[in-house]
Amino acid sequence: MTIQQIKYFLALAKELHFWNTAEKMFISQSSLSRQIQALEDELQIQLFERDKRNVKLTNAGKFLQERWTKTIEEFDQVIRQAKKIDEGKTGTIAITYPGSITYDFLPDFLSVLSDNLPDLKVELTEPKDEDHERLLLDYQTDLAFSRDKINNTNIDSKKLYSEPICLVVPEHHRLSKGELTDLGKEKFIISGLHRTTFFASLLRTWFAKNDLEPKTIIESDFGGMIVNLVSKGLGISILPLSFQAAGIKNVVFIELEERIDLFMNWRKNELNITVKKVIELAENSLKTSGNRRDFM
Amino acid sequence: MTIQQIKYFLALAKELHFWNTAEKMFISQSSLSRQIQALEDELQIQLFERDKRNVKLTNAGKFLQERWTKTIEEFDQVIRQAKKIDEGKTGTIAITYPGSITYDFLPDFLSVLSDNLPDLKVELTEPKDEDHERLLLDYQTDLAFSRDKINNTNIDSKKLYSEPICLVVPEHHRLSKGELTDLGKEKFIISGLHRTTFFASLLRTWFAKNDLEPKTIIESDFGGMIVNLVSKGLGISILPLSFQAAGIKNVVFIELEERIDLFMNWRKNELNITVKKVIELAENSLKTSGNRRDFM
DNA sequence: ATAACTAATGCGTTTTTTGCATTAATAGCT
DNA sequence: AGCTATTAATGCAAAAAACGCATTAGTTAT
Repeated sequence: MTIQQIKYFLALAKELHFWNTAEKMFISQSSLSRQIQALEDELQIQLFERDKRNVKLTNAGKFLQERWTKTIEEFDQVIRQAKKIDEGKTGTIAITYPGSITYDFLPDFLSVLSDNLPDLKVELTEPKDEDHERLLLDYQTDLAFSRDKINNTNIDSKKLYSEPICLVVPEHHRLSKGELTDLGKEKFIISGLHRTTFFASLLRTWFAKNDLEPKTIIESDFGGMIVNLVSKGLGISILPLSFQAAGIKNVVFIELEERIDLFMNWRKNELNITVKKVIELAENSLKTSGNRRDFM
Repeated sequence: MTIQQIKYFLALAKELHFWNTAEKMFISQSSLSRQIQALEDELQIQLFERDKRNVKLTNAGKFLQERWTKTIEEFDQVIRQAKKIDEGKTGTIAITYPGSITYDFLPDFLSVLSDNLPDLKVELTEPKDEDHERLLLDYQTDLAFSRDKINNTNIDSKKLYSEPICLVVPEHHRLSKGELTDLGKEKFIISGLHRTTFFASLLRTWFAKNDLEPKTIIESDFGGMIVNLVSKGLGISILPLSFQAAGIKNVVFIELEERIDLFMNWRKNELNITVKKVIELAENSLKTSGNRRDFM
């Protein structure tokens, strides 16, 4: 019995159609037929009721579908976890981060890592829809920078700093002097408000508080791109102050009242030696009073 | 990756010696070497540190040993469970029972089953060391007759009857008239007192209560054999009354004060149709007031 | 009646697995 | 130091398993 056979079984149990399933699993229908038959023969359990045209799960099949779906998920996770432990030998760490720290905090942080752990290999990922909690617990990342705090008994969080949210406008724009009037007329270039990121929810809150229905002409998930488009005069945006560090000309960052935090999160029961080293280093280096300026 | 590879890994992780492990797994050492290597290659994780003479687990290996040991146990159990569900179609039930009901209750019970479910296939097992709770929860049996009640939230129990414990002596023995004196001099033929069965613990209690250190000359786990040896005059014994139904001549059963119960136990969340039928039938047929004589 | 769909199977080819034999190192004994 | 036994890895040939195209046999829809 192979794990692959079990995965074929689960795919067929869902699809209940040999040709479609085979296609999705990148094998031929006849191979799938034989693998399922081999599984049934080995187990001595009939998993599917088949006729010339239809496939149905038996009770035993349904039971195994339910149980094995979970088993395979856990199995894959355990392997990822073991890989993390193994990778600890060779000095590898996976880091996820929100795009907004790309130009300011993150380069500084990676610099500190490089100085102290010269052989460290870093895998950087900017998840599109942030679910740092799941990524950490699923062993898909080791260190997650996030804009909001993760509340989970198995995850440690530390607040690194807080920065203002800014209105970003072209240099000679009527709003560049700081008088925030008639925002309703403006064209916005912002991240999608339907997104599940913390920043998107903060945006929604801000627009609601200011009684604005934003006229979004361009939606982008890349803050650097947004700042660039604003500098070209295509519209205005709202972004964390740290995007100022991108060094794009012809834009003005006007601080708003609202602030946004940055947290560092990691698993409590970390077994990967390298990850533990990085976290320890990060905790010792980031002796911050809560403001970004204190970052060493 | 195959389940067998994982089992090889777990065996080697325990043994830490390729030749010994290969022997135990009934394959050649070179095959084992290759399977482990294949597993490491597929996972991209180093599981063992090997030199020319020694094998040691890596940290990742230790982690996987711990997690997979449990995973494989559960895996095997789930398959057994699924098999039970599948067997429900063909009418199969596994029953475990203590040897003492062999001659009396069990034949009657099987007779009722046969009358009402003529196509039923029954797998009977008399476990040497009774752990009915584990056997039930591990899906290794469906219906467990036991001398004591199982207390488990996932197991239903029903008391069937109660019968006296008897002193079993040869027909013309000095004790056959019923005067129980000088038992300390007698040679006993009994089940091993070290055993984990309920009956063994009852025996130990009885001997302690009567301040006897039994001189056991023959130890047997088969009640019928014990009764036979007693009838031949080799010694005396203590057994439940139901052994009288074995119909062995030249023995006398002298009732003692102590009684012993019989319980029927089954899983609450039973999915096997046949097992559910049998249990329902048993519950309806065994309308007993607690004494054996009321068994229909 | 015809065409399309569907799961199972024949068959030849390719890939993988297996165990004997061997290699290269190491440990223990004399 | 030399020799023997032990041990994990690998060469190699044979056996077994897997693969996909082609086909079969039934079913459904037009």
